[in-house]
Amino acid sequence: MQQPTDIYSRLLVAFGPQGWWPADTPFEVIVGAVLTQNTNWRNVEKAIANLKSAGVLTPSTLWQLSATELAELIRPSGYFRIKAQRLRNVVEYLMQRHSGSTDTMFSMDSNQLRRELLAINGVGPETADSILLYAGNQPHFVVDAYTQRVVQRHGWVAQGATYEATQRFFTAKLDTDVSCFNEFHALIVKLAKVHCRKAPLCQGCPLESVLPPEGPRGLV
DNA sequence: GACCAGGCACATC
DNA sequence: GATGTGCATGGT
Repeated sequence: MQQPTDIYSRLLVAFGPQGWWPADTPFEVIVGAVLTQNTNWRNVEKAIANLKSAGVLTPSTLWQLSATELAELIRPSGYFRIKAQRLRNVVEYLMQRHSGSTDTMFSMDSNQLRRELLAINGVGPETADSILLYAGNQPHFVVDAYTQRVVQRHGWVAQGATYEATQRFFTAKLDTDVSCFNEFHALIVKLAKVHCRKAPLCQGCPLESVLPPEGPRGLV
């Protein structure tokens, strides 16, 4: 039976490093992590470009905006009213708990930070772990819907396994390596994009042995 | 025009 | 505890 380390190697050879997360600052990663919730990354890029143009892509400048002003800037990313409030919740935490410094925030114990992030309205496990891994370089494996499908179809975790159960599986099977965690999640997203249900697996595809058995929602 | 995209909170049962 | 629903834009 294939192991996560085998799959990781195959994906890395097939696709190469994905270079996540595309951002200039840790704060930009944090903003992107909220904006990308259930949203295509292309639309997130437009919203982030708006924030950059407006000169508000820092904790202190973003904090000056009203929810309405912020919502208008992030409109292209969808769910703009609720995301504006979620972003404000995160920035409020950053300003009040860490004086607006991401360096200060990431200097604390990452497990404690994760608990505090999860207590923010608008930050669930995937967003929290994305912030920890991609903004803070902390070894927290990010589990998304694709990852759940892959690991459940391989039988690595039970059907209906929780986020934390799947995360524990990867954490137990892989070396604690930020770059591996970083690339693995990004490669699974890449795999999902390449082998979507509109582009079924080609014959002799080098990734054939990577993919789990096809299920009702497609290959990945 | 349907379906999907790098989720989460909340209501209801 | 499990399931359903609202949130909303832009690309395919």
